[in-house]
Amino acid sequence: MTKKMVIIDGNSLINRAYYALPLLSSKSGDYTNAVYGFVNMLYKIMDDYRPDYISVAFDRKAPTFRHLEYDEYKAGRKKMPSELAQQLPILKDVLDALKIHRIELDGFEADDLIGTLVKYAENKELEAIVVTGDRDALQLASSKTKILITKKGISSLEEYDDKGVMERYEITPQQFIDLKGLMGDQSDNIPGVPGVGEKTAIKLIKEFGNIEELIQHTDKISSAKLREKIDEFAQQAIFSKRLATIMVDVPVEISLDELKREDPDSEKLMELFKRLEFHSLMGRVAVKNKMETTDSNFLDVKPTSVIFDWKSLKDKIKNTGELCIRTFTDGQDIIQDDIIGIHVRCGEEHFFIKGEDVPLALQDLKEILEDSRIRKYGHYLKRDRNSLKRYKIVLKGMAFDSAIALYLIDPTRSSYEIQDISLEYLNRKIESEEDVLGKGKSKTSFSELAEEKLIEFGMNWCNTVMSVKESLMEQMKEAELGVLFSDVEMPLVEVLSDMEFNGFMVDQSILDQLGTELDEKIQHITQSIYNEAGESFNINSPKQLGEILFDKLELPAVKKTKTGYSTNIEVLEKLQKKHPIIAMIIEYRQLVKLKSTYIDGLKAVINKETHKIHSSFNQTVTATGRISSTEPNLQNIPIKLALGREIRKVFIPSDEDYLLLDADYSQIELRVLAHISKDDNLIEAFHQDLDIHTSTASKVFGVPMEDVTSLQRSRAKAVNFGIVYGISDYGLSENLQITRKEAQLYIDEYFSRFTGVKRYMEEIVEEGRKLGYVTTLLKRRRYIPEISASNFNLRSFGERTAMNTPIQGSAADIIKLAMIKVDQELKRRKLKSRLILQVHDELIVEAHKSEIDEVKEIVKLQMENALNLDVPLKVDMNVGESWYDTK
DNA sequence: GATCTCACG
DNA sequence: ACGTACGTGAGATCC
Repeated sequence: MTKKMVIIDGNSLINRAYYALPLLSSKSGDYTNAVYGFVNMLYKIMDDYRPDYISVAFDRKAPTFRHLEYDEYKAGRKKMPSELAQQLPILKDVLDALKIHRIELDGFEADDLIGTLVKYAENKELEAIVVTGDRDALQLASSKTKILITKKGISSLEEYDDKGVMERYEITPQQFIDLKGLMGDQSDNIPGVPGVGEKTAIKLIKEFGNIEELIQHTDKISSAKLREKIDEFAQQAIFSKRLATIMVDVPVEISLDELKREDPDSEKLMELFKRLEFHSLMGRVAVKNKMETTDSNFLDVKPTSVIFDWKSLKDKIKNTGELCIRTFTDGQDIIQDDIIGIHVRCGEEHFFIKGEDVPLALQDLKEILEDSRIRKYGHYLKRDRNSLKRYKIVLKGMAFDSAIALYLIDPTRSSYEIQDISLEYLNRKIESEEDVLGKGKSKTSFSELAEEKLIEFGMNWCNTVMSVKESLMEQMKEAELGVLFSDVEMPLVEVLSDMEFNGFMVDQSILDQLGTELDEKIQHITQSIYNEAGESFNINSPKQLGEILFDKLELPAVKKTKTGYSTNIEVLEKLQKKHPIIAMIIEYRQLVKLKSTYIDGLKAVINKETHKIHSSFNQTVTATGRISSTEPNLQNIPIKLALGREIRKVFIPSDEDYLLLDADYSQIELRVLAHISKDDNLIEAFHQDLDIHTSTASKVFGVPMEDVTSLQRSRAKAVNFGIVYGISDYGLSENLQITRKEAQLYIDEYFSRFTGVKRYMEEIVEEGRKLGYVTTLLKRRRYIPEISASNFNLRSFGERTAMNTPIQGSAADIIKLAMIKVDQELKRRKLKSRLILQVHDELIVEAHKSEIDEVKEIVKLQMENALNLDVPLKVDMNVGESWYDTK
């Protein structure tokens, strides 16, 4: 059989890949989309054509003979974007690891090297296959040489041999050069003959054979106009043809041996793919290594082989000691939803418990599900744990949650959904919940789904979890995230699940009463605003409000947004003295916010069965490691203003046997800063338990503690905030409404007194830049690609992120540890008291009246000793009949 | 769905 | 010169 040689136009293909794929980048900030597209394409070509020899040709920067002969060659062509240029050396590294031959030479384009290789192959009686996105290469087509042209980005290839070219263009490959000589090429700036396009050129070539013949016999051209053109531009056509001619005799040594296809350097390739985060390609390397591939999970199990008998499941689990689970419910309510199906994968087998079997089966499986020694795997296990609670099952032994694993690997991803993991890690497309259930108005529930569909979904779900498990564990191990995962985040799933299920009791009547009061006030003030404005309008619309204030009332516009006038609180405060309407609008805004977000918003989410509010605590949302709260957000209930604070009266204990205990860390972020910066002054201040803002003011303003004025203290407080946020003179000046110069003076003074903090800020930015990420005390990691950006704003943002994330994130680590310890201790002592809420530096416990003293002791002890720092952690606690009273 | 505004730590 | 304080979620408007 004829041996095959594949020759790839490297520049052309990487260019195609770059524009075909969205601009992907690795966590460390390298752009990777073009390399990814190229490698996928390369694999496809190797699979489809199985070449014996292969080479990839590249252009060099040095001018070629075409440039030397023609100054304007490729003139006007846009420079390669740097996001693509950066990927060329990476691609070359990958090709080297793949042990694929590369060829490039000063003075010649990739095309010429390709032409030369084609000629070489033909002489050796090989079949040549050229892969490129550039139709120029069609001139190389022959009976022995195929040209593959990329179509529609990189998704498919068009194949041409000499006959193919004839069929498509009605001219021979050789004549393709004449075609370009006549019609020119805009992208290469080859002139051709002006006014002659593809149609005319092909007609002429068919009639005369080539440009030389055409020029000799222009008298035979029927159109006078065309004849004149050809006569006039004859030399230019000849010249253009020369430029368009691909060389086939570049003086280059070719050794067939070097082009021979070899096995890749798997180790190097694996390392590269890992760094580039080409998870789906990593499987391919493993295959070559004859390692077992996790992908086989998808191959040997069919939906028909699912087992419905849960009794056999029980035996199976007892043997394996582990299972992967996905429960399906008929709605969104964690308290009331029925489970309508449970999918379990155990070993290689899939089990499905049908809706009607669920109650009985769960009775039977209870001991297994509640056995902490049996390891449970899944994706968003908190949801599964919650849905099982209605059946009095307390899921224990949750050991691996792929969503959380992925979150620790990269907490800034936009999605942790199973279908995205499947595609990324396994290169396998599976249906998402939205695909299966639809969205918006026509969304159905799992209970409406055909059973086989549900089973397929469950199989994909569990298979994906099991297939990515080892790889994610390995990734976490490499990033030193294993302990954080197993000792903090996984145990926290249980705590959060219980908090959600416990819920926060609300007093509906207070809510109603507050709502009525607010409504009255809103009505009243709305009228007053209309009177001042002289007309009624929608005060909620920044657009309409802007028109009233700045056009009609002609108040000075302070700030603009993208779309018009800004009317935010800072703007309004600056205008307050100028018009009585401003104060009304400020008050109106407060009232409406309270009514819509807090009164109406909270009412809408009170559970019908428990009369409580069951917020969702999300563990995979924030970039810093904090948890977030949704539906409703219980982490932003008003407190700062007296009126808003009233809302807290709504939040009460479950019944009269309980009280609320609120415990909050005092200055946890500044204490964390003291610890990680090792700043002597800061550490000393906390050891002495000083008022930290007064202490800072004393240092910054150079006055004794007792002489610090309240203005000085509040400015120092702003400086402390600024420090935590990653200070800038601009930010501080905006916040304090002072000049940037003054702000800079404060900062300089601060850093001259807190040299340890200064050193920390410099070092963490440096470290972030060097490593591409920063870490917290528990080694939680956040990548900051922006820190190396050339754009000032982006880079500055990256630097502030580097300064802030270790502080905010370590504080998050600490309170997570405290939550686990408090929860465990309450349960260990079989107390009735339960954790019900976390607000970043604050824990709220619903404490049984008989247990108050014990609970206070537990909470204080566990919170203050969650992690041992160079400064003490201090917790303040308050007990009350409502959240409002815990002050 | 983007934008603006504002509630919290 | 550049022009943002860090981290969230929700409601309302408007296109």
